[in-house]
Amino acid sequence: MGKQSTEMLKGTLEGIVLATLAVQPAYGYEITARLREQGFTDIVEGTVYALLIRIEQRGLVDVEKVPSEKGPPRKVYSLNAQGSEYLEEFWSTWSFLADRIEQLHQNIARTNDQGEN
Amino acid sequence: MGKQSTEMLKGTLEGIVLATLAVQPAYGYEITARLREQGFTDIVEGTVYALLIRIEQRGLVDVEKVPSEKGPPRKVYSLNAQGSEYLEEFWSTWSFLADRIEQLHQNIARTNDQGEN
DNA sequence: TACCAGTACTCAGCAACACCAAGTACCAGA
DNA sequence: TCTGGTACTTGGTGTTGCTGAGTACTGGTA
Repeated sequence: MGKQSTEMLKGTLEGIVLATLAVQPAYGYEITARLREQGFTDIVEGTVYALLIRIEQRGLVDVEKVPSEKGPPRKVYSLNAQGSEYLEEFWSTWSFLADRIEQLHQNIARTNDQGEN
Repeated sequence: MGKQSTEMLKGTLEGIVLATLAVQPAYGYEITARLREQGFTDIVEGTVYALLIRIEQRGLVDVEKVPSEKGPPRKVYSLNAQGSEYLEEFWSTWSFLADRIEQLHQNIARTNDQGEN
């Protein structure tokens, strides 16, 4: 999707991953794969792993090492209480932003309508 | 709104400003003031000016110096054809992202409902 | 006159984040 | 043995918004 999505993901990717973990615990490789399935085709593994380490260090998730039949052990992340709280903040920040932008979008549509008549 | 909104603004603030200019040409100080009125109370002047210089260098806006009765001359920015095109891309990128996140939000709501019953 | 507040823009340095690229390690099947 | 899939790590880069200070011009006030 070009460079715009890269910048737009900053700050939101974190929320997306936390939201994913809220639905169900998961490990890095799995999360990356799911994101790609959901349309974030350009997401790089390194990005996701770095993000997971960050949210772990902030105490938003609990980690458990689980052996895998095929490869190194998996680090399974699950959202904890603090993470849920943080996710709630994310939703409200996101909603605020989305509302403003939606409003702007409608303002423009209205401006264009006036221009056309 | 804390640090979350700072990161979330990355990439979107540009679109917000371009969208503002699409409605009506404006100068930096004015844009900053409008953003604050719209709820982005923490927006700093320096951020907006830097952004304006960036989009000017990318050729997304035209600039015109207009004398002011009270203070230094104003640099009035207006969206040009290239900027409109770029703004269209912004809308589509944004819509994609907003859709995914909205979907995630609903997934969580559904998960919680199941948990409660 | 001197000073301050409001207007309007500039600039150097910083922190956070996503990307890039390469690497490690483990297993199964050809 | 070697390839491909799984799974995680790490060092470096570029973009972006924030911080904080500075410049400059005007009008009002003591």
